[in-house]
Amino acid sequence: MKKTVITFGLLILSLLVLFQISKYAFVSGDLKIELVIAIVAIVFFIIGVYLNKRSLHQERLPEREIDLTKVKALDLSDREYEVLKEISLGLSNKEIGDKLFLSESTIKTHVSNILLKLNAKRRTQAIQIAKEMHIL
Amino acid sequence: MKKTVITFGLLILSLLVLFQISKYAFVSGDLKIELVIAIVAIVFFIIGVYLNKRSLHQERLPEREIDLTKVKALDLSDREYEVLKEISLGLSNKEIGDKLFLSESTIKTHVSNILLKLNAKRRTQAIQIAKEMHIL
DNA sequence: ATCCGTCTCATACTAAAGTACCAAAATGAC
DNA sequence: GTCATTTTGGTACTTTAGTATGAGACGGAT
Repeated sequence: MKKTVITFGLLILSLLVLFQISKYAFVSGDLKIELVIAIVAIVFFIIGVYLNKRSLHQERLPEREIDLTKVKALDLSDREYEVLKEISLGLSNKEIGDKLFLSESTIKTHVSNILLKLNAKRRTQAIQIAKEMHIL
Repeated sequence: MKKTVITFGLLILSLLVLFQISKYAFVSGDLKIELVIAIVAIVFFIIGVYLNKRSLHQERLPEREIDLTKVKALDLSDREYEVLKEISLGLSNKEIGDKLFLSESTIKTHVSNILLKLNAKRRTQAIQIAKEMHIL
């Protein structure tokens, strides 16, 4: 909300400044009126694009872009997060072990810890929870 | 590509039109120069917002909605698809059975058929495959 | 040096998941 | 009505998944 007020304030301010410049240019005759209008047009075009991108970017953030901050907040270790990603790819414990050059026992330990930390009962639920938190 | 050319053509055209209007207004003295600049600013601001929204909208399209056509193509029956959705929510066979008022045996049968039709070895893999096909 | 956290692995166990095979009831098409 | 498909459910069995517990190795912090 504060940012919106600030940006719109700056927008109005720049508009007034352009008014003054144009008036001065008109009186002094240094600048041609076409040039002033062209500059105004370009500047406001860019402002429009920029503001729009900002607002749309905020809308899009919820979808996509993994939030690694939350991984730390959940106390998930590097290995655990790595295993979590493999789980979401649909691999079995055995397959994950082979892929990461670890024993199945190790993967089971990691999986158990993941389920505890994500508060999930099953690996499928862990996937769902992780995706909801934008960790995957 | 064609649309881009057309929109930029119209953009340049409107710029020229505004030049003419401003020049005419300047000569005739009907319009104040501030007003002309303000109109130019507003118009190009709107154009900027509009063009940006259009281009960003196209980027977002690829993440589309569920494709029910492919559900049929995979030979998934209504019940099977329903069970598949519950699996992706992380529910166990027992829980799915309770939710849909069916026995666990029935769910197991459905799950086995789903795995066959999706060519998956595990339910986690089925989730991954289904999401890749935009079925979930 | 000691403590802490992570990573590793093992054994033993329980609980789900998944397969195979069968079969009855319901549904809709012909 | 007959036929094919779907839906439902069961038994018996194998395979994964997940829990509990313990323990050695290793690196970083105090």
